[in-house]
Amino acid sequence: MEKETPESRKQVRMQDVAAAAGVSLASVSRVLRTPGAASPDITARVQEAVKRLGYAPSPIASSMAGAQSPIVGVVVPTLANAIFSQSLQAMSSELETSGLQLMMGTHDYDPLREEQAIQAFLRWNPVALIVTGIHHSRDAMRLLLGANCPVYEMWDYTDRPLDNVIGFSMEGAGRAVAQHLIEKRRRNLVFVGHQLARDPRAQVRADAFMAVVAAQDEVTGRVMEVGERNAAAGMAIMQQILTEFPDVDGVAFSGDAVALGGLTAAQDMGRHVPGDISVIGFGDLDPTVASRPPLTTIRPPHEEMGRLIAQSILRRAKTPDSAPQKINLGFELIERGST
Amino acid sequence: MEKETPESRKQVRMQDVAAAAGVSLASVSRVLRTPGAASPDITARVQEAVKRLGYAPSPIASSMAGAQSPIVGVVVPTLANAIFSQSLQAMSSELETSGLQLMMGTHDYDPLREEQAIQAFLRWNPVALIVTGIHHSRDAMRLLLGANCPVYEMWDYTDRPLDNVIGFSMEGAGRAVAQHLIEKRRRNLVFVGHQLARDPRAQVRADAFMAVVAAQDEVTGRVMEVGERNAAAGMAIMQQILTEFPDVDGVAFSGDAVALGGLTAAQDMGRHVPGDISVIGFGDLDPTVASRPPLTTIRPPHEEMGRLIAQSILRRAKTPDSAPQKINLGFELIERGST
DNA sequence: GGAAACTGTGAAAGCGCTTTCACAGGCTAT
DNA sequence: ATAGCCTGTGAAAGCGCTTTCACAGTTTCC
Repeated sequence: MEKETPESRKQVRMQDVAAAAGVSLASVSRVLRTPGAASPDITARVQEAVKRLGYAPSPIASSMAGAQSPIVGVVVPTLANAIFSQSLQAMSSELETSGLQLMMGTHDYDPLREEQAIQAFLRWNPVALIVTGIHHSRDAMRLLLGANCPVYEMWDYTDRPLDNVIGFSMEGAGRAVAQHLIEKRRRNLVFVGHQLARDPRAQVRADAFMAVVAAQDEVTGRVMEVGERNAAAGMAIMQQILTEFPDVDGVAFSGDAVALGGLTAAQDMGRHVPGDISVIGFGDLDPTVASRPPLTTIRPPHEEMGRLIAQSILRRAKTPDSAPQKINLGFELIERGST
Repeated sequence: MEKETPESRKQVRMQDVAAAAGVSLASVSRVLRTPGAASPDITARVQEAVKRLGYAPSPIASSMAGAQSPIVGVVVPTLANAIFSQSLQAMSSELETSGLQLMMGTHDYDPLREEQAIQAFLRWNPVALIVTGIHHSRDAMRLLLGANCPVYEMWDYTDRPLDNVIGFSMEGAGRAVAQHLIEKRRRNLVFVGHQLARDPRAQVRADAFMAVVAAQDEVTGRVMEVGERNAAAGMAIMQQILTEFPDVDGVAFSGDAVALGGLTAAQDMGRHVPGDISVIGFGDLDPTVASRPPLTTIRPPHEEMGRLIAQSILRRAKTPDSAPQKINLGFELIERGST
């Protein structure tokens, strides 16, 4: 009723709440961020004033005065690849009601850009920083180790993480793919990667794949690369494979998008899948169930990673002293028909 | 060489730079943010000190003291749908070097959550706020109109935007799809949407589709819904359609993921595509080229929207007085073979 | 030659919070 | 009954910047 400044200030400040409730600034702050620290009387008066004035604290001012900002930084290689956006989506919905904001950066597999993104995020004093994978430039490592917030490495798993790690074994995935093809009596294998030199995760899978192949008598394997991560590139590389190496009978792709193209191209060229040739993907993108035959693929725990990281962050926000987590979520090889 | 505090302070402050350069705080600030405002001598000294100390200003403190934060808020319905992540990816790479950070929020087509996301973003005083579509709750509208930063409505186009709008006509897209099927001599059409009640953009396309159908003699049309936006749902609905309405000869989907499922299911049920039935999608997701037949679809200007918005934001950051933009990017109907 | 008009610079006042610190007032323990 | 303790509260000092304002030191103009 008794408003002092009709329209002069657009933004309600904590000061206004304090005045309205007849208490000090400090008390308002206490009521808002340390439940139980103020007496019931003051708590009630402040809460009433907050509601009446529609007050919401400025996250910027909190960040300035406090030690951290209500921000979670996330660095992913790209959003063009659906596997990362699925993790992000899960994280985003999980963080929804927490008051934390997702700050997002992409680097397109460029270590320098990754480092810059990390550096930029750290300046914001985020509550947590999430990076993709366990391979980073030396400087990026240094930044991450010096960060004064929990760091999460996502997607890969390792026993010796920087801090927290939630993911699965890329080596295991590469091996599983090779073993699966060998079990299916495939003898001439190809691993198709996309920019392996830039994507360390795919490189690890390729290496593991080739290691399994090398350990098998009478099985040959080679690694090939595509320039783009899309179906058209998959079609092109499959044509090349079947032309140059007609007796290839098993192809593993480092991504489902490319694999779907490869699957189609093989059939276009008259090969029967899986009779003549097996095709296996990675990622379990949605359309894999709609191809004919449906695509056998590796299913990473997309959403689960995002969800668990978000939950872990929220937990650590309350209990800052808890130990770092190492979670190996594993993966699933989903046999659908293309092998 | 002559460092005063060996390890006492971890973060270099502007104060430190000022001291090192032998100038005042104000001068450092001027050199950094108003090129040309300081004398060449001071500018050189400050720049040298900045480089030597490895100083980078705290975005939080800048935000606190200045009028705006180096943040761009983006609200999209979901990242699970690749069409949005593609726009985001384009935005992200475009903003890469600008020093602006992307803050991202999702609402899963829930107007209340959209409103909350907008409200949360506005508290950060962002440089710009990007929302998806032109349909918002009353309160969300009020928030957007009261925002003291440029607001961008993305994806849809309208002549009377809140502020800026960059997108294409959903009505046009819905009409184009219907007209295309009619040109292909299809007579019994179905429009398949996903949660039309929650997704106003899809609803507009559905309505436009039905309007065209209604204006045509001897053409029937109906709208059906799927619960999930994935290939499995597409397969299920196509089975239902062909069972309940065996003479349907044209199906338009409100998303490619669902359409790819529908395409496959139709063929699984013995229908020839496009001989017996035409299938058309929306979104031009990557795997559309790999289906057999490849999927005819509507291609929205994904990346272009993201890129143009980012560029517009950067431009307006320099020229704050420039007029709001209204850009209708149009769409493309890509005929591939499934119609 | 003196007044008026610029220029570039530094001191200082915030921005809206959090947190420390000192201090009343009501306790418990002797 | 008095000394010593808690407990809850408010005053005040920042957090690291931006920006205003006043002030020298120059230049320009009559």
